[in-house]
Order: sequence, then structure tokens, then C-alpha cells
Amino acid sequence: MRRSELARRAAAATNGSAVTLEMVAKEAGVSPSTVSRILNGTARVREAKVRAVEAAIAKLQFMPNPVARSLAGGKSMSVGVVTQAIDSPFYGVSLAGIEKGLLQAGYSPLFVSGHWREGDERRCVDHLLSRRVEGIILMTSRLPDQELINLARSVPLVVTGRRVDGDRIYCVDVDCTIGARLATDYLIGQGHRRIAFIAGPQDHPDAMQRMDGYKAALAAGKIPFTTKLVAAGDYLETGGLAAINTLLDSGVRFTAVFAANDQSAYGAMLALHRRGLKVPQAVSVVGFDDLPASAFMIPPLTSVHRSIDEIGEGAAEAMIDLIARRTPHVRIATTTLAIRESTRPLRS
Amino acid sequence: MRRSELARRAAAATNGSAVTLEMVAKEAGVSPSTVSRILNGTARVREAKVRAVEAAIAKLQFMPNPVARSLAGGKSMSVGVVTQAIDSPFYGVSLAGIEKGLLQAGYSPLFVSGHWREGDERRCVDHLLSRRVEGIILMTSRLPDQELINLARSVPLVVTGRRVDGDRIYCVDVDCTIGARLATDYLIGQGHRRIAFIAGPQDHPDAMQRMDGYKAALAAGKIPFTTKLVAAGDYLETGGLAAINTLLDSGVRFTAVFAANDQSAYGAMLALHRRGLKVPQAVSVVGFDDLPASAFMIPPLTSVHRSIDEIGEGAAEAMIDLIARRTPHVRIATTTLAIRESTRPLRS
DNA sequence: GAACGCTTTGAAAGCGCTTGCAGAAACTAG
DNA sequence: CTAGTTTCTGCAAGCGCTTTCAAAGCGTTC
Repeated sequence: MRRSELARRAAAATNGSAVTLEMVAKEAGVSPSTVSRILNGTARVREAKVRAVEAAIAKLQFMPNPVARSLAGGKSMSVGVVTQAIDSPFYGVSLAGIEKGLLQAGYSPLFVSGHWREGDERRCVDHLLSRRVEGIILMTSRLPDQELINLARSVPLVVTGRRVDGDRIYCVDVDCTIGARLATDYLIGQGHRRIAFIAGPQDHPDAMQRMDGYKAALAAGKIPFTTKLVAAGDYLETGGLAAINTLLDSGVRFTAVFAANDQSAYGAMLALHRRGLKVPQAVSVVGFDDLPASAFMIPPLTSVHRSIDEIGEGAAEAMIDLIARRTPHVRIATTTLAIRESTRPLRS
Repeated sequence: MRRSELARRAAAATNGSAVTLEMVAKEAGVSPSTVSRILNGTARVREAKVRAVEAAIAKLQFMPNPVARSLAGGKSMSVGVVTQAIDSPFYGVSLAGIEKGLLQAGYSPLFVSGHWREGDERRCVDHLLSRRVEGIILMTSRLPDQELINLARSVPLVVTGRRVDGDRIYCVDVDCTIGARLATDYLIGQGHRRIAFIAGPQDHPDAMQRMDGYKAALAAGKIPFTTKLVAAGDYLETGGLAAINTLLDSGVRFTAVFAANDQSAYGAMLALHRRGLKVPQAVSVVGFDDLPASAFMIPPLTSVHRSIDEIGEGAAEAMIDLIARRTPHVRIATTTLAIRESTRPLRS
């Protein structure tokens, strides 16, 4: 044994259990191969030996070393997850779903944040690749389609919040157009005709869909669309706040606001409050995402609900399928409208 | 070569780059050992060879395989992070800090959630251990002290939100007592004397400290403490909501509420709103944590601020130190009070 | 120019597990 | 009881990198 005893000690201390498969084999009086086979169910093994090995494992408290396993087997049992902001409430919920789905299948998630910056995201992906993840889940990625398609040649990809076609790429996506349509339709149904829209980041498909849904509902309601009622936003509270201020300052009149996401809606409500406009008496507000906090806003926010955690879980499952070279079964989480107290019928 | 070409292909496809250190060595005309040494700066190497190897690395686009590295070197370059709920706004922010701190040092975080359940947490820790993490960061752990002390024999531990003494255990902790004191003092300073307190989970040190601070401030202000003004909570919005209802139903009068955390405060504000009590006109409300969303509540919430992300970053740095067998340098994030619009002086 | 003390480098032995191959064992037929 | 199968099981060769040991290279010094 070349490795000094000291190093060995350190290693043992580090991983808690220095019990190796070999020791189990010796203890059970079989060869390491047999132990491995029992562990992985790779081959039939005589009942008696199975029992002996199991006893040895229990006695020694053996835990297979995943690192060695990865190296030998070529699989790391981990998948990378790129979010934009791990601290955003929206992503938080999805991540919880992903964690659950992945862990169930024995995979571990490796979370990294792209901070909405293409460069950061690229760096994250490289980092994940270097860690030899078996697949990558990209939440609302900002990388160009072609780059994703190339990337998919290295590892299978699950993409949420947008649509990319390619081999080994699967999109878990709720069409936001429908949700946006739902929200706007509801507002129109309540008698509103001057409905402002706080947009999301302009360049994102996901945000564009919400705009599309808004427009579609307007068209269906025979209400002309006007850019005067649209304010830029960034999916953050501050953006929503600024948007309302801009809108109000511009002098347009509106009786309802549809915000591209809940966080924008929060900001919008605060801005309205500051300007002395009551929600929903003076202005109705609808959000999108139905974050857990939305039910506790004052007033509780009406919002487009899509089970974000299910999206996460779905993404995880799809990834497992992709890794196993199965075709993921499409799962559609339906979008509904959670009607609360931030909206009310327009008195005519 | 026994391994079938097919398997080799698959591996190559999986990790994107099948370039190995050996190939680099051959390309550069040196031995693998030399390449390794250059990579790790483990020994002096002739300038000319360094250049040749660097060229080869660039040409082949070599990326060292961390799995092999881990196995050979006995270190996994990853640390486990146990949170209670990855989707909680509070943890989200800390995690972002941890991610940043760890990545900077070349370590990867492995996030898992304990869901506030001791059993789940134990399972998480086992999972992390089996993944051979080099250290574990425990956020508001629920495991008994003794268990943590034992655990620390396997891997170094950084614990937040509580205090545990032991070898290889480091606590990154902001004393919540001070913050709670700050908040309550402020309320008292504003003329409030009937100050209700919405507690956190009873059994948690962190929550107990907040209660202590509240009591201490009361004592300092010569205001008798009464359990009538204390309502149970659970750090969640629903708990805060229920707490206010209980308080109101019990008939006690109060002009201010100090909630053990912001989420409870949100619930409290909603309950107050529902009962027709205006914040801050009828009741002042103060929270704790100063979550990003708090500045956008209606009205914006006065809250005890401690930079949660710094706590995360601090935890990460402490962990790096611990792993390197250095003594972490204590870093104290000071607690301040973010005064907003949910509080006002009591008119006398 | 031989002897000596450094520094640089390579060979080779692992790290702990998986797996192809082939021999051993256990059955089934004949 | 032997030949022919069909299961089991062990051997040994890796997976890609680190690290120890010892040999090789170099520059000095007397």
C-alpha cells in the first residue's frame, strides 16, 4: 500500500465510512463482483450468497461510494438544473418539484443560477458539464436555440418556459398564451374594457406568450389593442411599480391591470396604493403564476394558476426518461384562474 | 480494451468530452504525472513542458474529469446544504449566498430540503454523506445537538440559526435576540405599550431568541410581559393570520404586533385587514427577516433586517475554511431595523 | 573530471466499483 | 454415469486521475 496511512485516515474521516465493497465481499466470503451484482441486480445470484452479502452489508454498514461507481460505470447519477435566480419565489417552487422528482429516481440535482445573463448561463452549463451531469434542466433559458441544440448532443436537455425542437430535447411547458387569455377574458367578462398590461422582459418567449394571450382576448372581445396601455416590466416588483407610474403619468385611463407575473403585480398594487387608487374598487389587478404569497397580499391577488411544482416534477420525470432513452410522456399541467379579491366587476 | 466501443461511445456522448489526461500527456510528449502536476500545481515543472501541456490542453479542449479526480484524490469538491424548504423566500436568499460563496472556491453545493421534519433531515444528511460531500451546511437544523456533534466526526459542519459547540462545527449565526429587541424597542419608542407577539415554532432556538428579545425590550421599558399578548405561529403566513384571529378573538387589546418573521407578518396584516383594522393607523406591525418582498407589501413592512445572503456567503466561506482545516474567522452581520410604513407613533 | 546535492520526470500502484470473459457448478438428458 | 446445457461466480482489466518512489538530469565544487 503506497498511500500513506495518514491520507487513508483523512479519507475515512471525510466520507464517514471507509467500508468498501471489497470488505463486504470478504466478510460474506464471496468475490467483489458478486457483491456488485447483488447491489445492482445485474445478474442472478444464489439465494444463500445474497443473504450472506446482505448480512455483511448490514453488519458493516456499507454504503457504496457513488464516486467510484460513477467512474466505473460512466454515470454520475446527477443532473444539472439551471435556474435564473435560485432566490426567486417562482423558481423556488419549481426547484422543490425538481428536487422531489429527481431524488425519487435516485438522481441528485445540481442547482446553479444564471442570473438572467447569457454569459453566466453559459458558464453554468460548462460547470455542469465538467461535473459530468447526465442531463441538464434549463428553466427559462436565455441561450439561443442553436446553442441548445448543440448542447443536446452532449447531454439530454429538458427546457421549460420555451419551445425548442431537437433530438434529446424535451420541453415541459405550459403555454402561457392560454393563461394570459384566461386572465384577460375574465377581466373583460367583468366589464372591463380599458385593461392595462404590464409586460415581462421583452425578449423572452414566455413573456411574449403572455402578451399574445392578452392581445388575443382583447381581439375576441372586440377591444382595440393599444400600446398606450402596455408598460414595460421585468418580472420584478420594481418593474411593476415603475410600470404603473409610467402608465398613470402618461394619462391613459384604465380600470384593470393584467401583470405578466405576480411579482410585477405586487409592485403594481403598491404603486396604485401610493397614488391613492384602491384595489379593486378603482382598479382591478390580475397576476400570473399564483405564487404562494399571492393569497396573502392585501387584497389577496387574483392570479393565473399553474402548478409550478408540477412543472418542476414534470421536468424531472422527463429528464429521467430522456436519460433512460425513453420518450418522455407529455404531461400538460392545466392553467386555471385563482379568483381572489383584487378584481371586481366594473359597475356600469 | 475490454470495455466495448459502444459503452465508450455512450460515455463520450454523456460527458461531452472524452479527452483524458493521458491523451493530453501523449499530445504534449510528457507523462500523465507531469500533466497532473501542472494542473494542480503540485510540483515545479520545466517551463517548456508547461507550455507544451497547456497547448495540448487547449488544442484538445481537455476538461479534467472531476469524478476520477474525486476518486483518486479522495475529495469530492462538493458540500451538502440542508435547508428546510428550498422554496421558502427566506432560504432562497441564503442559498443564493451559499451558491456564490461555494462556487468561488471551486466547490459545488448539493441542496436538499428537510421540510422541517427531523426524519427527512436525517435522510438528507445520509444522502449527502453517501455522496461523499466534504462538508455539510445545515440551515436551522432540527437535529439534536448530540447528533450534530457525532456527525461532525464524519464531516465538518456549518450550522446557521443556532449554536452548537463541538469540534469541526462552526456556527454562522446572527443573534436574533438583538434584532427582536431592536424591533420591540422601536415600537416602545413610538409609544406603544400593548405589543402583541406572534411567535415562531416553539421548539426552535432561533424562534426562542426572538421571544427573548421581545421580553427583554418589554422589561427594559417597564412593561409587564403577559402571555395573553403572545400567539403561537409557525413562521408561515397562515400561522400569522391565525395568530391575529386568536388574539382578536381573545379580546386583548394591542396597538402593535411584532411578528417573529416576515411571512407571519404578512398573514397578520391580512387578518388585520379582514377585521377592518388598518395598518398602521389602528395597529402597527413589525416583521423579522426583511424579505425582498416586504418592501412591496401594502403598506411596506417595517422589519428587522439582517443580510440573509451574507449569512449564506458567510456559511460558505466558513465551510471552505473548515475543509481546509483553517479556523473560520468569525463574521458578524449586524442587524438593523428597516423602518417602513407599517408602523407609526401611537398618538397619546 | 569525479563526486555531490538539487530539481525534474516517469513508472506504477492505487482510489472503489463495474463488467466481459471464462471456468466451475448445477442440472437435464440420454 | 457422461455429455450437453444452463446458471452462477471469480478473475482481472479497466474508469481517469493522484501520488509515491526512484531514477534521471543538471549545475556545482574541489
